[in-house]
Amino acid sequence: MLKTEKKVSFFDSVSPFVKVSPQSKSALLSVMVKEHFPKGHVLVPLGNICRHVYYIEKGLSRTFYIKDGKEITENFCIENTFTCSMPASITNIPDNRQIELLEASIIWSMSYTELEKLYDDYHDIERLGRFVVTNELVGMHQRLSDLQFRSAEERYNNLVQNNPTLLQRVSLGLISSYLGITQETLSRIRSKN
Amino acid sequence: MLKTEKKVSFFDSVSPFVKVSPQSKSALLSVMVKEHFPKGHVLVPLGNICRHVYYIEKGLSRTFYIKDGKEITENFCIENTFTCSMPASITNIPDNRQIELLEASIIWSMSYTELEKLYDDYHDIERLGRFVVTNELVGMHQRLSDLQFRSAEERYNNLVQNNPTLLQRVSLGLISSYLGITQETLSRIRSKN
DNA sequence: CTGATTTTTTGATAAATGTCAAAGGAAAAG
DNA sequence: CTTTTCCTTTGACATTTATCAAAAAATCAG
Repeated sequence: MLKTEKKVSFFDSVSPFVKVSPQSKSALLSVMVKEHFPKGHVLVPLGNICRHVYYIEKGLSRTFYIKDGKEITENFCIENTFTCSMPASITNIPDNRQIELLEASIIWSMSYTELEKLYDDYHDIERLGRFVVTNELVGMHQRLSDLQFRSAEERYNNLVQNNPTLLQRVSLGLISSYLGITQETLSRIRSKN
Repeated sequence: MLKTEKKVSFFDSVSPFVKVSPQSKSALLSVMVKEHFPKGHVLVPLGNICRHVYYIEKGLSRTFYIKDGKEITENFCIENTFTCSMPASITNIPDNRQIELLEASIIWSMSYTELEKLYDDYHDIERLGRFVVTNELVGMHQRLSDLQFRSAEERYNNLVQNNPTLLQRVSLGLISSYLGITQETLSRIRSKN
């Protein structure tokens, strides 16, 4: 694959916050593998330990697990974000999280092991890693406080406000699970407005 | 203050995971200020932008905010962990999180600005930062999945299982808020057992 | 276009949790 | 020791949300 094909929008989106040197950039790109996947493709199937980090250039993924026979959607990841099973990647302990693509997607994968080598060798890549994880953490704080003491209706209205696009791309069954409510409850909330 | 007084248990607890050079260690210690505070002391009062990171050598803190006139306890932090308002620290945008001490505590504070300077100068300190944030994120994942689809009773039993000490140190009103339920509901859950 | 499949809505009812008020208990202060 | 304050429990009732079943609507495959 030609170097010139390896343009990743990611560097543009973080460049205001993290300076990544040309050498680091090309080191990163050398461990990133770009692939096209169809809708429904499972990046991390059940039973696998997630040992890669995925950058979504185009498309949409969801992370989910099964509880009491039902699929619980933990998270959606869209263009220009990373996804992986964080607990599995860093602890190397299998969890039951699966990651599947909800749309035809362009995904850059990198092995977590190789990424860790880059962390050793390039300070600015480590910074990038810290930056990504820190941002993720701030997002989780928001999410947590939503679930802790907001009603289902407030959570739904928040989503409509902050992430209207997602509603157009994802079926309501998955959205309801993400919000921590049943599909029926979501339907009733929507019909109130 | 003598260097020899600046022993921090933290380095011991992370040393299996992150190697920190003697130089980095002393650079870190040079920006850390150790203080004793009484029970009830407010590290981050309402209206302040949290611009410090606090390491708890001894004691216990809680992070809380006010919603609809009620205090919501977002988090507890115990010995050998860090606390700060992550959203405020990294975005520099005021949030309404306060941090108070629930016990007489020994706290090491460091200014976030100075920490960022150390991140620039010492790769291994940046690694340490990434490590701390990543662990925090994994904990948040657990917490989130608890709130997303577990009943109040399951959440309480989880806490008893995973963090029995906390129950002995913190009043039930704060615990219930942390679990996302009312004090009355918690009381009833407890009386069932 | 048409039948099959999936998604969404609606209804009836049950379970979980919240709210308000008050009573008991425990801990702190004098 | 006694009083005051704070913490916890209990009761009655309201509200939110889940569950189960079925109908309606939308999407997909041929």
